[in-house]
Amino acid sequence: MRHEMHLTIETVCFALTEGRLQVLLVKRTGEPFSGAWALPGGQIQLDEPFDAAAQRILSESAGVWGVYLEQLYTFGDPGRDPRGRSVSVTYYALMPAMSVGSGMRTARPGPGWSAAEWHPVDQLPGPLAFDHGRIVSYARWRLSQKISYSPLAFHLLPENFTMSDLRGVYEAIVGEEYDPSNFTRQMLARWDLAPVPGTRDRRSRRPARLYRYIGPREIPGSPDSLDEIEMETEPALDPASSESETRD
Amino acid sequence: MRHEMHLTIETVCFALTEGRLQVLLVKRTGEPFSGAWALPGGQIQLDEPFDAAAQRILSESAGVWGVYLEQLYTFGDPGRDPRGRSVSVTYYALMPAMSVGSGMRTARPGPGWSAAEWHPVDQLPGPLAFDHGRIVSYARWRLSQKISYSPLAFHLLPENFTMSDLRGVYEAIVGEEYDPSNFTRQMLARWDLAPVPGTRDRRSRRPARLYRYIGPREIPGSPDSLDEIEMETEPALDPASSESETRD
DNA sequence: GGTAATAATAGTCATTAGTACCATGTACCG
DNA sequence: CGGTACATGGTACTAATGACTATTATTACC
Repeated sequence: MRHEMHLTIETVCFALTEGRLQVLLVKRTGEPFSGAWALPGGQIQLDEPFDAAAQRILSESAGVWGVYLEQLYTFGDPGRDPRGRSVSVTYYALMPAMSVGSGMRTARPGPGWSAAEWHPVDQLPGPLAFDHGRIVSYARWRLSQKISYSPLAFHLLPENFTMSDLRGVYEAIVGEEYDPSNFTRQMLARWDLAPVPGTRDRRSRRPARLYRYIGPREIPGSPDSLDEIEMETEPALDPASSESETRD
Repeated sequence: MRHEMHLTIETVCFALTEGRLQVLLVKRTGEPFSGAWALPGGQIQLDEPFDAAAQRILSESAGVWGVYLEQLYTFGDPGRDPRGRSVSVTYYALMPAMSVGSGMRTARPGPGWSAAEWHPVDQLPGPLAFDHGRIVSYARWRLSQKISYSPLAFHLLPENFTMSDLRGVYEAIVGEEYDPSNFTRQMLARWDLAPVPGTRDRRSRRPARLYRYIGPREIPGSPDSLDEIEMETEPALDPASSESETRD
């Protein structure tokens, strides 16, 4: 079986531009789905952890690196790749808004792809290759769920940000509008936010205060950051008696 | 590379007995970790969906079937198996309390295992094989998180149950005690619960009312139950192409 | 400069949700 | 038959939320 099964990594990379959630896509050059947009993806190397592979693939195929990564789901339905059984461990990635258009993290296609571009997630350029549309849908849904109990939003913002910035992230992801005053109150209550002295001139009217998130960067308990939670185990007594004994 | 990578499925199967959360373990007979307890697991067949594989493996290795399944995480760190690169797509399973000890779903070891038993999750019989201890920890943590926003608890109960039963599930999983009165009020507000006429004689004092959960069995949006969420796409213009072979 | 426009921030208040706790009902057990 | 245990009902207090108004600091424009 293992000879015929392909294992790949695909990453849904998100960033916020102009108040809209964007996803990073690359254009395929080979069959099948030649010419279609797809998620940056590729094969895992033999001695490479998943996260490292995802980072590498993202940088090789789209010129983007240094993102925050979290495993999303593993898709393995027979038939999702017309060539044969294919298993994709998928990740989603978040990167700060400013990094997108500004120089070093501009998307550009790597070898094997003819283009790499950011696209608004609610306005994709046609159906994606394979089941990648479904993967994007699910990533987006997960994002919208998880942002309420995990400090994901701060990975989409630069180190210092205003409450408007933060509100923009929530509004883009959740798709609802929030009252600025109530929103600020809730954020200050929920997260560890430290005020930063200066103000960033957003050429708006009244200058907005700057904040910095100083809490944990991810929710404790995730397997990426699992510190082998304390677990009481009995000393392994009796490795001998090995009969089928049903407990309870 | 694909020749050297193993892909397996492991399942953390939970059930509640005597108010404690139990996990289903099997005892290994082969190296490595011969004689150690491990999660029921095995290889995926070439044309088999993950869920089907998990159900099959659970029934083959531990004699248990018909459980509720949800994908947990995919573990693929190099070094997690001393024999070489191994990737495990893990699931967690939930089954009603009554099924455990009662006949048809008694745990019993399949070929290749010397034992199959339920063990209290906070009192495991020594360190588990491979990184399975870590997997159990994570499954348990996920369960404790997800029970608050997903109707997981009802998969651990028979069709009809009392509020005490339900409260027992929450207390075993979350590890806190709840005020019976407040708990009932919250459950009735959060979930779709229909009262069932009779009462089950739990030989307690005052007979408790029976309820049945009539809402959706899993949270909508999960990829297992994804109905290809609506997504506006522009028509795919420019299907120009070239060569090269990139997989996904 | 004066003033309108705009968005940030502050504050108010009614409603809702959450928590602690007491009261009563209905069994079982001496 | 009274005591105990647990299910259920209810009440009062507190915290969180949401809708709304007010104030403030800046820019744009005249």
